[in-house]
Amino acid sequence: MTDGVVERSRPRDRILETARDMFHKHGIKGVGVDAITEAAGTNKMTLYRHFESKDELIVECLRANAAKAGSMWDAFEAEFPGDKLAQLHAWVRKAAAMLNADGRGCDMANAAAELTEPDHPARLVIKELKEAQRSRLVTLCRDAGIGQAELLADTLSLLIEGARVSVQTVGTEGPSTQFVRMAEGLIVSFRGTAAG
Amino acid sequence: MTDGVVERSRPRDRILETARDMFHKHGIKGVGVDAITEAAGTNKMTLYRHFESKDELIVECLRANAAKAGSMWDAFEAEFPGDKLAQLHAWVRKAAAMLNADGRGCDMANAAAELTEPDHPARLVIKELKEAQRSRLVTLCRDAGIGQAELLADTLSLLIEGARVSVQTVGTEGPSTQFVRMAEGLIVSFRGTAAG
DNA sequence: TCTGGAAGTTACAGACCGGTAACACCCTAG
DNA sequence: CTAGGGTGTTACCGGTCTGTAACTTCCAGA
Repeated sequence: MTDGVVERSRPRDRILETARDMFHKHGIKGVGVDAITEAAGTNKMTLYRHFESKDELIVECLRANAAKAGSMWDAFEAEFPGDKLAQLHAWVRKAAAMLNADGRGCDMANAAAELTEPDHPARLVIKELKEAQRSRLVTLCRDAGIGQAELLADTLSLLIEGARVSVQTVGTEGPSTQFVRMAEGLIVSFRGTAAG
Repeated sequence: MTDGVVERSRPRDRILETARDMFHKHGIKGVGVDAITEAAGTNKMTLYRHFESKDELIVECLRANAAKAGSMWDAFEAEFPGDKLAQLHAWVRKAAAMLNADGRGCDMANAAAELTEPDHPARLVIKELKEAQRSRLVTLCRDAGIGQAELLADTLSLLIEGARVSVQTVGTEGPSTQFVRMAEGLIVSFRGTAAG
């Protein structure tokens, strides 16, 4: 069983962790609640005592993913305290490293591809979380003293987003291999144009 | 019924066209074969007389999409015969225009997000079609006299790919609004660096 | 007009889906 | 020791899914 994660912890935590893992690997519609609870070493009733529906579980998984991704920023600040430019380069390296982690792209982007109903609860939190990520990157660029911070942040956003979907379609040997080169080149180029 | 396309043509064509439209709008796993045949004004038996399985129908839809996208290149050549640089700029404009067409991203990327089984027949054709698109863009860049044609083509690929998924997650008002500016800037920048 | 193949119709098989009811169990806090 | 809440178990509901069987209808070409 490759979808283990059956350590002894509270059932809710096991369900959440297992669901995150299985949604990531197999997609949301590719995993049933029965499969999740079985892999989590519990049962369907317990799931529905902690989550009112599969949709709510999906939303909680996305939030948990975002929280984990958010802690990345704290790690950058801890590693390069105050040096925003170094943190930006750390972000580039980290993003590139994640590209080769597995063949699956961004969980939020994948969820948005699968959950097409315009009023699906997950769509709202996806938008909200993606916008938070964007504003975080904008702030980092601005604090790094880059003039057109929004434009650089948006460009980097599109690049990494594109790299992740590219990995999912053609694999790790495609255009995504050039991501670091592109990103570093952009940062240099943007630092060249008048700051502040 | 928003998913019409029930003009009088041969059932196979109607099924293919309807399936393309519905897969695009609602995702692959979000549409059953019954719904497709009903919207196509036919029935399930007829579908299975023309396609041996839903998976084969999916593959045919992806191929049809790619063929349609491929005809785009011919249109560029027709509009700007021999002027490869103008064709490249036409590609940028066309790609940007498609961003605002609807909130759904690239069908192939979405399919790759949904069909997670590593040996799913669709995964192979997605990779093959994406690689064909990439080599086409590389050729266009090279023929336009750009030095680092591969790098520019890959960068543009990641940007448009990222823009399409961005539209799907945060909508048309997000980072994707800057796509044309980014792409045009890149082309200018790459033309600056030594050509052939 | 006859005929053969394509298409339509109905019903069904077998599996899976999300979600619920009823009840037995265990373990900890009082 | 006891009470009660969290958990596990089993069975079930109604619905949907892909795919098939058997049969009828229609229509174009000889």
